Amino acid sequence: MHHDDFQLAGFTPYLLNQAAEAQSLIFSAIYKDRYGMLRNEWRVLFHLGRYGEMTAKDISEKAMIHKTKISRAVRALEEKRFLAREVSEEDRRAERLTLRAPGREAFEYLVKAAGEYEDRLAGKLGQDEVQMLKALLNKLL
Amino acid sequence: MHHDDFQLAGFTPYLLNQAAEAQSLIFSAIYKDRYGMLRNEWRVLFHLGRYGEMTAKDISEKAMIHKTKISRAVRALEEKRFLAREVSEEDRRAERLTLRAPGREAFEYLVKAAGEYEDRLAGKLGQDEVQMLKALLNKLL
DNA sequence: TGTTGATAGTCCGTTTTGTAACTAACAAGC
DNA sequence: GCTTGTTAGTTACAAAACGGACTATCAACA
Repeated sequence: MHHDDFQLAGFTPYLLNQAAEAQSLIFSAIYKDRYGMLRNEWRVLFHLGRYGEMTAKDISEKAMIHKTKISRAVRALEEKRFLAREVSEEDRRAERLTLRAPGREAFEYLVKAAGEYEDRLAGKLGQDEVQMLKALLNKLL
Repeated sequence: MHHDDFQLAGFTPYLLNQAAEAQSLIFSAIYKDRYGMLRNEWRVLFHLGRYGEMTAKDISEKAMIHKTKISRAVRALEEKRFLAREVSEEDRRAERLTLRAPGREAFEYLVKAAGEYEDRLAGKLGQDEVQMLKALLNKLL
């Protein structure tokens, strides 16, 4: 391929990035506007809501997010009264994190919103194409 | 969908983001390691290489990047001696940007690398699936 | 030619990220 | 119980992203 033919708009990393940014914007507006949350806060909230009590380490491993980001997200969620931390008895370095009532409410609301987002997407692309897209994205990972 | 069933790993914005980040990392390593460039610098370099002389405004519109980002990328590329700026005669607010020899070389190299990246991707996913993926991503935009 | 509104590009202050120490606690071997 | 190495989480500082305010210039028109 000569450089005269090369188009940024056909370059896969560029397309992926544009699509990811566009879609991310749609959903992030929800947790941002409604709860003032950042993406990592939503991810941490999600893990605690979905899997119950976890330590920062647990979340870091499961979500594949660096521990510093977890630390900051946990502090932000604590300041919002969304979660409680308690030093573990077995290992006093670790903290057991759990959602408090407002955090659980936010989790429920956001999971519902995420489901609605997926429904809208399926309505726009078609169920088969969404499945195809997800399969292809997984293959890239 | 009840919240017990909801998986982050199946949530489209999450998948898109993970895939975009992973693929972006592969290619950005090239312009970052070799030329110390940032993503917006690569995009500006690309536009100048592909389309010839442009103003910051032109690039901003064509690449859909905010003008402050263009401004910073242009300065960085200028400091690398990759481009030259010249105040326009017709409109002294505007600057005509052109690649200098080292910038053209970097452009050629990176376009070649981008082509090789696409080839590797087609080898991994198959040509049909790459086309399908691009079509789906475009549909999302 | 003076005024008004728009435009090209930069600057500056704030927010966010990245990452390399650092602290406190644990665990294993001696 | 002392050393040595590891681990959970925080801190501190540097790199970078973001967006609104700013400067200089232009265009239109009275």
